[in-house]
Formats: sequence, C-alpha cells, structure tokens
Amino acid sequence: MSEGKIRNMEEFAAVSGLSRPTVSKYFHDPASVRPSTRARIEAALEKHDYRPNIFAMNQNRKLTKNVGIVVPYLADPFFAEIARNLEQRCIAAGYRPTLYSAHGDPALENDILDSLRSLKPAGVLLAPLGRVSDLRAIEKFCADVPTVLFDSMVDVAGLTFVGSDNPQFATLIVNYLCRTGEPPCFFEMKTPSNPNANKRRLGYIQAMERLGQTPHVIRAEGEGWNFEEIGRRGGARALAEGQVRTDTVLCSNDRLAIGFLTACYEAGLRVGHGDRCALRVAGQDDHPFSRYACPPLTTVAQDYEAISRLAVETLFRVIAGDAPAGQSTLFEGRLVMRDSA
Amino acid sequence: MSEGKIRNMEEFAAVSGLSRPTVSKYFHDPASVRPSTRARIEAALEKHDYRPNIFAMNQNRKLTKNVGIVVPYLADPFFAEIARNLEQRCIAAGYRPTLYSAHGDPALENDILDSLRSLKPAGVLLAPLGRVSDLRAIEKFCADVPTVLFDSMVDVAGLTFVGSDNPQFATLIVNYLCRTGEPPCFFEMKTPSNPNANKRRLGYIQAMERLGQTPHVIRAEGEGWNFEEIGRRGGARALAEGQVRTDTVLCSNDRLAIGFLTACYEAGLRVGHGDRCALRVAGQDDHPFSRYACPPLTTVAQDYEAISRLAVETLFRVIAGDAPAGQSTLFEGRLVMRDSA
DNA sequence: TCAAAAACTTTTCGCGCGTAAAAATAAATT
DNA sequence: AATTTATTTTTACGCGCGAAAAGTTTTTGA
Repeated sequence: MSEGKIRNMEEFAAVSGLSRPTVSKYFHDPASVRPSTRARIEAALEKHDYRPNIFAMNQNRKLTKNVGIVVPYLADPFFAEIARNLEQRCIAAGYRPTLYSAHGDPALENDILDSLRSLKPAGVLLAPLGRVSDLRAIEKFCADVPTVLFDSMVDVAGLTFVGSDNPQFATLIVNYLCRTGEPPCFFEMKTPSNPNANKRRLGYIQAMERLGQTPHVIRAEGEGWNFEEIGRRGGARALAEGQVRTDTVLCSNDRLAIGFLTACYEAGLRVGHGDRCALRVAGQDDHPFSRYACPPLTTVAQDYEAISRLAVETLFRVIAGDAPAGQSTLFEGRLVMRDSA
Repeated sequence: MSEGKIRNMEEFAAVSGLSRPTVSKYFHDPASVRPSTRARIEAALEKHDYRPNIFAMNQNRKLTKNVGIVVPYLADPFFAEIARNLEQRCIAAGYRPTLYSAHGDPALENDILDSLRSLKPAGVLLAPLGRVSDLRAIEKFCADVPTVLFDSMVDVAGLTFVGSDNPQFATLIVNYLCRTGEPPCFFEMKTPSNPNANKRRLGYIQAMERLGQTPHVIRAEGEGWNFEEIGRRGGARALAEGQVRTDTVLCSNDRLAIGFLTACYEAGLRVGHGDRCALRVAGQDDHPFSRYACPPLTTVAQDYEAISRLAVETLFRVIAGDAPAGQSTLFEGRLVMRDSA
C-alpha cells in the first residue's frame, strides 16, 4: 500500500477519483454501483487500505450490520460450539457478530439485552437462560429487535424459535434402552434452569407409558450451571439411598450424565452394556466431550449444524422482512450408540 | 420513568437543569462532577432512563471504554472459563468487554486484531494462537494498542505477559509422580499449537534429569484443537506399539490426558494408583472437566483467578500509563491429586 | 471575609459519515 | 440520433457527541 494516509472517506473518494456519496454507497452495498466504479474503488482499496469509521457509519445508519449472539452460559462447550457455528455463518453473510454470555445470571441477561439495544443490531440470536429469564424483558426486546430464539423456548407467544424436538429425544432413547435391556429411570435436576428439561421428562414418561412401563424419576438437588457436580452429588446420593431400582439410567442431559458417571466410578460401579457391568447410563445432547467419557456416553445428538444454519437463515429472512415471524422449527435427534448403554 | 422521550444529551441536560458538557463530563467519569450535580443527574436518570449514544460517544473520544478479549479457541472450556473471569472483571471496572475467538485460525486472528483496531479499544487482553500466530501482526498490534498477553507467550520482545510458569508445572508433577511410583514418560502433540507445550516438555526433561531419571517423550500426530481426539488416537497407537515403557504417563495438558484416558479405556487398561491398576495418568491445567474424568484426573492447576486478576489489573495500569510495559509475570501451579495418579 | 481554587456553564467548533434532492453525466434503448 | 433510464456528482444538512477556551458561579481555606 502507498503512504499518504487516508483519514476519511472524503480523502479516499479523492484518490479513487469519485465522489464521497458514491463511495459511501459502495460500502453500504458493493453491488449497488456500476461494475467499473466498483473496480476503481477496489483498486484504490488495495493501495490505501482505508476502512470507514465504524462509529460514524453506525451513528446515522438506520440499520447496522451488527448481529448479537447471546447464550446463557458460554463455559458450557455446547453453547461455545453452537456460538462458534453461528458466529461464522454471520461473518460469511457480511455481518458483524458480537458474542455475549449471561453467565447464568438473569440480571446480566437483561443488561446484555439493554446494551444490545444501543448497538442498533440488525438482528439478534438469543438462547435465553430459561426458567429464570425475565420473560417480559425478552418479550419486549423481541418486539423491538428482530430476534430468533434458539435452544430454549420461553413461554411467550409469537416468538420465532429454532431448536430441538425434546420429547422426540426422550422417546428415541427410551425406545432404544427398552429394546436392549431394562427400562430406564430418569435422572434430572430438581430445578432445571432450562425448560427443555421439562419436555424431556414428559417425553420420557409418555414413552415409558406407551411401552407399558412404569416411569421413575430421580431428581438431584442443586442450583446453577455446574451440572457435572450436581450430577455427581445427586448420583452418589441416589445410588447410596437405593433410588436407582433399575440397571439403566437416562439422564436429562450429557453434562449431568458425565457427573453421574463420576458418581458411579466413585461408588465402584462398572458402567456399560457388557456382562460385567452393573449399570447402563445414557445422556441427551451429544455434548462435545461425551465421546471421551469413560465409558463413552450413549446419547441423543442435537443437530448443531441444522439448528445454527436455520437460525441464521431465519434471522436474515426476518431482517429482510420476508419471514412469517412467530414460527417454531424443531429438529429431531439422532441416536448415538456408544459403550455406556 | 416519565414519558417525554429524551432524544439526546442536550435534552437530557435540559431536564436535569444542567448544561450538556457537564452531563457529558458525568458520563465520562461520574466522580468528576460535584456530588450535588451528580445527584441531580442520577435523579434525572431514574426518571428518564436516557443513555448516551454509544456510537457518537466513541467517534470523538480519543480513548473509548472498550476492551477486547481475544482467545484462540472458545470451545475449549479453559478459555471459556478464563474469558468469563476477565469479562466480569472488566465490567466491574466500568469497561465494555467484547469477546472474540480466533477459532484456531491465524487468518481469523488477524481479522480480529484488524477489526479491533477500528473499535479504538482502550486496551486488549490477548491470548494468541501461539505457533501459527502471525507474530509480526501481533507485534505491530501491541505497538499500537495497549495489550496484555496471557496464557501463551509469543516470542516477541517487549510485550507484557501474564501466565503460568510452565517449567514449574512439569517439575512439580514429575517430582510427585517419581516420589509415589515409577518415573513418568511424557505424552504430547507432535506439533503443539501452543508454545507452553514446549516449555512443559523441557521442564519435564530437566526435572527427570535432576532426579537421575531418563526422560522419554511420546508424540501424537494430529493438527488442530481437537486435543481429546488427538490424545485418544495417539494414546491408542502408543499403547499398541509398546511405546509406553513405564506405568506412568504425564500428559502435556488435561485435554490430551482425557483423550488418553479414553484410549486406555478402549484398550481395557485400568487407570489409577491402586494395586489393580495398570497405568497412572496425569495432566496439566486443571481443566474444568478433569475432575469428572473417570478416574478423576490428577493434574497441576493453573491459577485462573490470579492470572485473570493480574492480567486485568496490569492492563488498566498500562492504560493509565503507570506501568512498566514489557514485564512478564508467571504464576506457579498447584498440585491437584485425584485418582488417576 | 476575601482571594484562590475548583466546579460549572456557555460558546463554538469539528468528527466522519448517512441521506436527500437536484443537476449532470453516462449507458441502454428504440 | 434522440429518448429513456441508470449512475454519479454536487450541494447541503444533520446525527449526537467530544473538546477547548473563556467566562461565571460555588466552594475552600486561611
């Protein structure tokens, strides 16, 4: 690149031999100018590496190219993974994603929505905290800003949602477990932070009843997002108190299951579907680390790809204005058979 | 809050009975105005919930309140956890952190630094990718923007760094392992993405030699950030080919160790320090999930708290101008004894 | 009580860009 | 070649705020 530092769009327009409004138009949408003009701008861009001031741009634009991605807890690899996916799709579409984590705190979730407003985002991809979310705040936010919810469906009508068909998850794995061994009991958190948990429990109960089995639910104490620890403690207690009256345990999610596996290890119980094993354990989600649990965890995989793809596509359609807002799309889970069950 | 919508600082200054520059000064630093004035502004703030336009603010401020946090791979819970920690400390200090992940891609790392520049951040907390980073780009960036590096020290003089004393990590765990059983071999990636790995290997070799033992390094093939899979494959191969000639394996990091544990499970080897165990396995980092491995992983804990605290403190001192730039601070590791070794 | 210091107000300017309307130019069509 | 249509230029204004300078009020301290 040449030397003479370009200070603003005026100077850049000068060196490319065009007027500032034309250059401005180019940056707004490169396809909106004549190809020959575009070529001249891009040639000048090569030589001078000018970039429009992002603050001045966003100050006057009615619609920015900002996209907010909000997850409830980023230290959960599930959300880290799906956030990564969403982020890259937004970048590919020419948007500027910004990632936020509520860190499990509803007050922080509200703060994020607040500061997101002032960023005038074109749209927001939001996975709410769930049970503890401030539903009215979310509803109000969605009314103001084009938003697609994912992962966790909150109980507010008229919102656009992309996620998994949780009852189907439970049905799928219950059928598999019953087909290959004893019917499972269900292990979950007493106060799950996520409404998906309730749907999974109901799915489990219905699936069991359809098969003529008696459902049995075990509930672990504990608040917060340290699911492994809750699973370990609750699992240890359930095992010690004899609450587990079958040799098969279906956990509400993989992180809980990983904690339960630790409890089994500590209790000296061998987990798996072999002859010498005392217990079968299954999870739900196909968490990134489930494959490396010992034994590797049998689970129902969420379709990360499909969810993130559709969430982003839907958001851009809502932004463009050609989408029927308020639709829900649910993806089915896929059975992932490993050693644990 | 009352109705009359406040459109800008002018109007807000009017309703609070002050002049705009005074209000502007308040938002820049609430303590810079007289307490009585501050009270009036905050009273008006209660009633009208006005917030300054963030774009207009940052456009003219020489120094914004933005802080960039850049990590190499956010789907690694280690980075997710430390990012969370850093983020909350920045917020507490009145800054606006923005989180970025390079997703293991050096090109993306450069893009992030580029777009970070245009955000005029007050400072940046940067954990570089390491080996594959564009060192010249990082050096140039650090010269332009107050930056504190953490986790991974790149080989550029004069940069401020906060991290762990990696040789000490290796020494600590080698001494422990030798004291309680056979001397360990060292299991690492052939082409580690992170320079810490090299320091840990050297630390291992020196610690072994000091104890009069012969070091033995096993190296797993594989690129990228899927450390568990690399550890599993490499571990399976090392076990199958008889490369592991001692009953104790020290892994370069916990994620690799978790993969190695999976390889052991698949090979039917019982891991732990009991009589009936075939192998002891140890890691380094105290990864959030190591406690829930089966068996729970013995490891050396990084001092997340201390690192993130000092990194943020140092950054703010650099920003304030009263810090000797170019200093490195290394924290010692703490031995965490669990069942695996 | 009075002068000095501190805090505040007013005035004025500018940042870098979006946007709109009218005028000028170029390209496409007949 | 004349007309229509698409682009670009010109001109002008505004966004919401930061910053500096000069004047005014309030507080401080001896």
